[in-house]
Amino acid sequence: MAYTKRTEFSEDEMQLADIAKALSHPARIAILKVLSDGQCICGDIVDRLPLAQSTVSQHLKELKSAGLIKGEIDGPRVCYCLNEPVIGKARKHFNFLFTSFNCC
Amino acid sequence: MAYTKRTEFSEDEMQLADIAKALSHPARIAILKVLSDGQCICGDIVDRLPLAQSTVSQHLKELKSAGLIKGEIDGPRVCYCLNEPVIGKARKHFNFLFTSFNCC
DNA sequence: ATTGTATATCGCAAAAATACGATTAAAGGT
DNA sequence: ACCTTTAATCGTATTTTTGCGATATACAAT
Repeated sequence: MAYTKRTEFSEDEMQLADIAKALSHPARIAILKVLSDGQCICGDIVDRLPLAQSTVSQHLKELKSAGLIKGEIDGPRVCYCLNEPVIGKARKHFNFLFTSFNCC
Repeated sequence: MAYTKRTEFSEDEMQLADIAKALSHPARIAILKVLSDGQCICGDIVDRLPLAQSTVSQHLKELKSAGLIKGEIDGPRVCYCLNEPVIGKARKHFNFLFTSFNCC
């Protein structure tokens, strides 16, 4: 049986939900904040979060697959940074949604 | 063992994550959109979504506990509407987060 | 009082998310 | 060649979310 009916909704609704999902864990918000101070390597992020390296790596993967961040290999390290165009698009998307709401 | 380390993050990060979580399912986005056309009763929302009544009720509960909507009992029905102040606060919160991001 | 309508809650099953330790892979330095 | 460092992936445990049918509740109408 289908246990995710996500696909039964509009493209737009799913896109917004996907961005929201990427932001739905405080660790991922925290990661974005760290990166907003400037690009840095994975290890620095791990040091700043109260989570194990493997867990942080997983959160980074989710942010990356949502397109909110980019990772660039730099020798043995990986340098992460915000993906501005997508961030900007997300901002507009949310803003549009919220401002389209009129109350009762 | 602790399987939710949410509490180890800042108040601000958790608040934002909670709003995002409320928006992280297309059904809940769809519900908000329905309500943005004006207040309506639970049954109307159920009719507009591809989900069972009990499932919609659960999504409504989550939106309500996030403060994004209000439900008012009206005889045998419940009339739902957007909770404008909280929506506005959410909008500002997200906008602030996104605009605070500077890219690498 | 009985019936019907509307919605919430309960109980359950399946799926997805969270978290971590251990392992692997990839690169640099010695 | 060997070791160290860095980060991703794997395997696994636990928790949370999603979804539905069935039931309960609350109110209205007859």
